[in-house]
Amino acid sequence: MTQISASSENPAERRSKTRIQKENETRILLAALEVFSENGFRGATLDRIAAKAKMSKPNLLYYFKNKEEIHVALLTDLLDVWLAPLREISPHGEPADEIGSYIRRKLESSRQFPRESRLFANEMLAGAPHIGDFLQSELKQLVDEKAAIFQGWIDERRLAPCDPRHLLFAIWSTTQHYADFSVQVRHVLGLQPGDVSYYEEALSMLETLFLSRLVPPASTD
Amino acid sequence: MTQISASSENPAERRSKTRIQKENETRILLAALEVFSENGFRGATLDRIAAKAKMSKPNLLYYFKNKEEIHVALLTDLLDVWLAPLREISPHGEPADEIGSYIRRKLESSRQFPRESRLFANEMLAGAPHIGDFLQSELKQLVDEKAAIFQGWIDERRLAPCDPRHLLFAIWSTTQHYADFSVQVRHVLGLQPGDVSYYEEALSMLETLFLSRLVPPASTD
DNA sequence: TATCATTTTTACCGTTTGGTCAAATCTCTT
DNA sequence: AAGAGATTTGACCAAACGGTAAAAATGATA
Repeated sequence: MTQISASSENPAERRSKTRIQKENETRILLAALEVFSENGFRGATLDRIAAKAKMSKPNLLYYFKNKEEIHVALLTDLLDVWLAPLREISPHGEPADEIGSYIRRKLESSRQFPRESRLFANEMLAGAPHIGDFLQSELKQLVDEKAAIFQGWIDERRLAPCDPRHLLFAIWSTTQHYADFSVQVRHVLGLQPGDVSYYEEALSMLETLFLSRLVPPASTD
Repeated sequence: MTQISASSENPAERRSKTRIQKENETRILLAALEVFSENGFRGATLDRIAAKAKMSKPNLLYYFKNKEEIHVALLTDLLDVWLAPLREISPHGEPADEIGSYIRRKLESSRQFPRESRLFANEMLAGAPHIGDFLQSELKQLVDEKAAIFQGWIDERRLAPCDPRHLLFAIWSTTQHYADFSVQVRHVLGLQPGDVSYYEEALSMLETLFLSRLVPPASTD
């Protein structure tokens, strides 16, 4: 009898996932995140991912049909995380509050998901071969939408005249920097490898930079 | 008779370089810069570098003894370029002038040497395996020195209280972003692949952000 | 133009890489 | 405890990888 249910060679295509399947996919994605985020797509190898996941390479390929599929799975998860803080910006709040809490969300995201941030950075450096479409469509659309909010505030004199999209670039770069360049940050600050205590100073700096005034008006002494 | 001069298997070790040698080393380094900056050290291959340099792989290895040596040559050149703008910060100028011109130098460096910037970014993402020592010693020392200048200005109330090293991080990240994430910038702005016209807007944004005031004081309407 | 050093190429080597296959083992259900 | 399906493994493959050796071709110089 041909069965209606569960009859695929690819476990990912089956109706419902088994316990083992869920566990192993999680393990693989975690290991892959580590490897891809350090070395990029081309620099990563299935052997290293398999080793890090404590699994044989053929077993790994039992769950994901090839290297690319693992990468795509990671990027897909990532994009939600990446966009979430931006979506929350509301036109109804005060500019300072909205920008302030966006910075806090972004910085928190950088602290919580540094490997995801580096995965994204690697993809950018490689020329965004896998998420170019996302950048052009979904991201651009959302940016345009939020930039319009900023522009409204500018028109109302509640925000300094500036290109809102470049303001977003500035927030992205400064916050992601603490994940992507964490090695440099730690070396310059003289911190130990695992130490991420600089995030509090970082928030303080970014609040001064974006919400207050860095250089006081010239005095006339 | 054993000759005193020019008697090494490695062309790089010879007294003076021939015309062909100079040309080919330049071609190799240019090709390697392109490949390393896109894919990182592990993701780059000698075959691709050789192909891009229009040279056979063994011929390439006649000029550089292995993959690592090419990478080191590139990084060494890069570090000078990277530090140059920072060195110029002077304690004798006005904070706004010094920070302003530092931003302009950094942004100009980003525009002129985007591949070098990406090479550096790739090295950071990989955990700085080749330039960790540089970060801990030379860079840290220079940062400490320049941070002291900023701290002096803060003490004199000519700069808002903030961690000077994090101020440098903010300048680095915002300026390098335009090179490292140029794909994203172009996609979000809806520009063509080669278009780098956004650098003027970028400068304007960064000057507003660092030298002026982004969010005006709350009005009491 | 003969000579010698420099440059380039051809042919190769061992290893790593992404991926396949079939057999073996394990797990769950009845 | 047996059977079916799910999982894991070992053996393997072709291509890509970093790199070598030696011969051939080219360039500079006397």
